[in-house]
Amino acid sequence: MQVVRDSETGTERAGLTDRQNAVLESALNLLVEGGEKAVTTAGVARAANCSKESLYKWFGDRDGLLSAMIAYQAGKVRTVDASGDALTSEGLRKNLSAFAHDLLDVLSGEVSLALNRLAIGQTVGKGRAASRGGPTLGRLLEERGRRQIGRRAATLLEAGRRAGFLAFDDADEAYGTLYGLIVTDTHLRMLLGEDPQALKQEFAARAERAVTSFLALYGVDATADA
Amino acid sequence: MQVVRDSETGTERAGLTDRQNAVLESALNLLVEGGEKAVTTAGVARAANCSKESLYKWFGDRDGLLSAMIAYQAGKVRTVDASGDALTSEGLRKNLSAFAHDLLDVLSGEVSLALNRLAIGQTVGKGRAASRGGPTLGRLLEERGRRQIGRRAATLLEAGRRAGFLAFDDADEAYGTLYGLIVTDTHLRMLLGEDPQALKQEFAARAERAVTSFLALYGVDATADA
DNA sequence: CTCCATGCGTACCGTACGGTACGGTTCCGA
DNA sequence: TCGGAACCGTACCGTACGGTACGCATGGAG
Repeated sequence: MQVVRDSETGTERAGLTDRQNAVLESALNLLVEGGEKAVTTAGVARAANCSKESLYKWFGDRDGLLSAMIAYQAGKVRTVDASGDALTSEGLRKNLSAFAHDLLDVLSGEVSLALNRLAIGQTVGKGRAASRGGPTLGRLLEERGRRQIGRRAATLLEAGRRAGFLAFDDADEAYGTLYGLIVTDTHLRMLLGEDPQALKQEFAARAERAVTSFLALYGVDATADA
Repeated sequence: MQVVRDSETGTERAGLTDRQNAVLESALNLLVEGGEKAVTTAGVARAANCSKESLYKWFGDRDGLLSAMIAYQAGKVRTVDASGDALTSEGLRKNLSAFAHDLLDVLSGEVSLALNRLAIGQTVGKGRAASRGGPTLGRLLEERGRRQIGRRAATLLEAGRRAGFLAFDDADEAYGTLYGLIVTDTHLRMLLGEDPQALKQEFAARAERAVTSFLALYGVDATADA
């Protein structure tokens, strides 16, 4: 209730004040250039010009802060599905290509990589140690990020099938194939430290090849249509 | 020189004594069930019944210990390339299928996942912080693990091409496609904490589909051969 | 003007970890 | 039998971090 009136400036998100979002932005900067070890409560407070006490009041915990960072960043990703013209065969190809480019772009982003590293580093194999309240960071990232972009792909594939350009039984399976063709092992390699800039050079070619391969596997011959 | 005589029992690896390898084994156990935070020098010493001083004498540093863990585990992976009969079309398919199964098996292994999480968690975005001496843990893992299994795939693909069953220009590109078709996003999801056991159930089906798709993309019609 | 909430800055505390030092024991070669 | 090297167990030190408490400034409400 305390954040209803005093910061209705329009930049709010998920019930957080602008100030708090600014703090999360600072924290993300720290994370990107220093890894998880750089995100100390004192460090975030110093970088954001706020007090540690405020941090604990707002986010309750260091884990709460990390979760808030993930949620905040995920909220910024907007999947622009301008798929109102996926009727022609060429249009479908264009849309698939755009999707491939966007996917590679998102996955190679500094912030995305840093957050994935954070969530993965936090993950434990057997028992759940911390995370008393909410779900695991990894689960959080999966829900907020992957599901989003997956839905865009699903609608695109569904439109393609409805228009008679694609043929598949299981949409998830088809999406998995598309994802694999596009991403291959680049995501892992970037997570392991390989320079994203070096890999970005071949993104365009890879995206085109992936789309071509995908259409070869799941596309119905356009000449036989209509 | 001190490890030449007193431990020639046969289990040595990479210039480490059996005792040291046993310590690394303990450390890996800790890592698997507790994540990176569980691999403390004191914890490893306690679990392995050795002294911290010995740890530092053997591995020099905590980073050295982690590197040694990666090297040790990588040395255990043996790529059994029994590809002496990849002449028939069916043999190639069998070999590809076996490769797919092995790849998914390796990637879903507890130790593999834990080490990947460790290396990824250690990775920093911008500047290299620690790692004064050797390369990054991520790089190490990539060299030792990925290269190994990649080489097996490369020879397999090359044999397939030489026998006239496969057609491709760039072997790396073809391997990338094969990898993507097999793995898709399962590796990432497991790294993020998704239960490997649940995913393993569909490994067999996925492997077969991947091989089929790969052959559809890169295989030449067997009936036109010879 | 007064009161009080919010929040900054800082100091503080407990703990846990990396790394080092020391004493005691075992084992091997001379 | 002696000497020494390796090594275990433990104690120790410095530091860094998570979390808490206190003092002070600001700014809006009554």
